[in-house]
Amino acid sequence: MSHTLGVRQARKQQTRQALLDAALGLLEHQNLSSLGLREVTRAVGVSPTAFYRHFQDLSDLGVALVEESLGSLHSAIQAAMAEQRDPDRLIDRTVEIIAGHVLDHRPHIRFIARERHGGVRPVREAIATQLTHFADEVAAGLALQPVSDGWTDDDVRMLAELYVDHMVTTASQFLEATPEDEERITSTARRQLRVISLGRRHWLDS
Amino acid sequence: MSHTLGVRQARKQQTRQALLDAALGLLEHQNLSSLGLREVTRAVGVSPTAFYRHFQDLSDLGVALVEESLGSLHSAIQAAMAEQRDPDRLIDRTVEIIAGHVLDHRPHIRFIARERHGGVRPVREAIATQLTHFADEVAAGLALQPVSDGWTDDDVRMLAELYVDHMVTTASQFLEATPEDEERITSTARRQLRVISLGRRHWLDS
DNA sequence: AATTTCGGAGAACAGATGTTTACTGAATGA
DNA sequence: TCATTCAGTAAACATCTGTTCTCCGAAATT
Repeated sequence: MSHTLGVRQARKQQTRQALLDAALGLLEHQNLSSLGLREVTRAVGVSPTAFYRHFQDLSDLGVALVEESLGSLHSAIQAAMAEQRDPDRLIDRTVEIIAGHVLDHRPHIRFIARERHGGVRPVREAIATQLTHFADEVAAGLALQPVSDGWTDDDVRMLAELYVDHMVTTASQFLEATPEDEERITSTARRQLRVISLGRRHWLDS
Repeated sequence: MSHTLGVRQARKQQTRQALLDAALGLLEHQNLSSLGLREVTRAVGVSPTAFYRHFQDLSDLGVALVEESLGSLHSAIQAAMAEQRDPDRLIDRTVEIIAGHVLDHRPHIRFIARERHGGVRPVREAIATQLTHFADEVAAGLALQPVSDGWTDDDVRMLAELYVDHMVTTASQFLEATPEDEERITSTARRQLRVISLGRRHWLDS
């Protein structure tokens, strides 16, 4: 069955996670490129040298945070696309999922938005990779719907990217919104998705 | 006519501009929140204390960079929207303008993309303000077109935001693209705009 | 010609940074 | 039980940071 980790390995993963958590917290008001190694270890209550037992770098830690941040949303969206066939209800469902995910994992999403174009290349690249996979999956989901009959693969891909970019943009807007803004953002995002959906339906009219 | 500045004021604005230029250069591989004051003055060849004659803060300098970065694009887009009536040609024209602007002012655009969700609040807010003005102007431009007859102000605004977000996303993609990617990005952006344009035409069908 | 204004320099401040080196002590595995 | 592995420690390293204070000299003003 599940292999019980040795006491040592368990302790190690524990402080590794503590480092990740502390870093994520500190990154709420800061960029990764200005985050200090000592700052992180101090927040955990561990010596600066202990850091090197888990990560080479702060950018190494950043890459780990990318995985942690986008893994769950990844599967959530994919599940929604599989279960919900009707394209119109799918729109509402997608916006709901994004809104919910931002509320539940606000620091993670903020980290992604902040470092997507940030100053640390390896982290930027890790995020780009994840978003590309996202687009792949959305494209696969879209291709299954009858509305996509007659579309070229390239056009499906183009549409998927439009959806993903819109997701990211919407998530970013939720981040900096006050609670009373949220309703307006939700409404706008839904109508924007409807515009795209309409354009999709008439794509082959020409 | 134009008031010739005194020698002193001229020299002052000169080193002020040198500070802005140096900072912009350093921000190519870094975030504003990790940029050092001394680092900037060193690059200009001026003493650290001189900095305070021009800016209170590095975030103060950042806000100045926002104005410098978005001012010109601002007017360029507005001119394009005024001169070009045909919505379809307008799409191509818009993509051209963005692509050209990214090529001509790459460091400025990179700065905007990097600090839009960055760790320095005043800079984030300055960028948000500028983008809101952008959306205002695009909305005004869209409202003038016959396609917008029967639209509510709110829906026009919603559409304008969709266009602006798409502009920003496209610009960001150009930033990290290799030269051979550019063609693909241009093609995708154009088709995405066409999807939106189609959805716009059928918005009132329901 | 005499006085004021003011952009910039220089030195010094306390404090912070990443990284190295050598060491400890408990969990591991023979 | 004994030897080994290895997560975490402690101290010291050279170097960098933002900011204050005092001063200088040329431009501006009178």
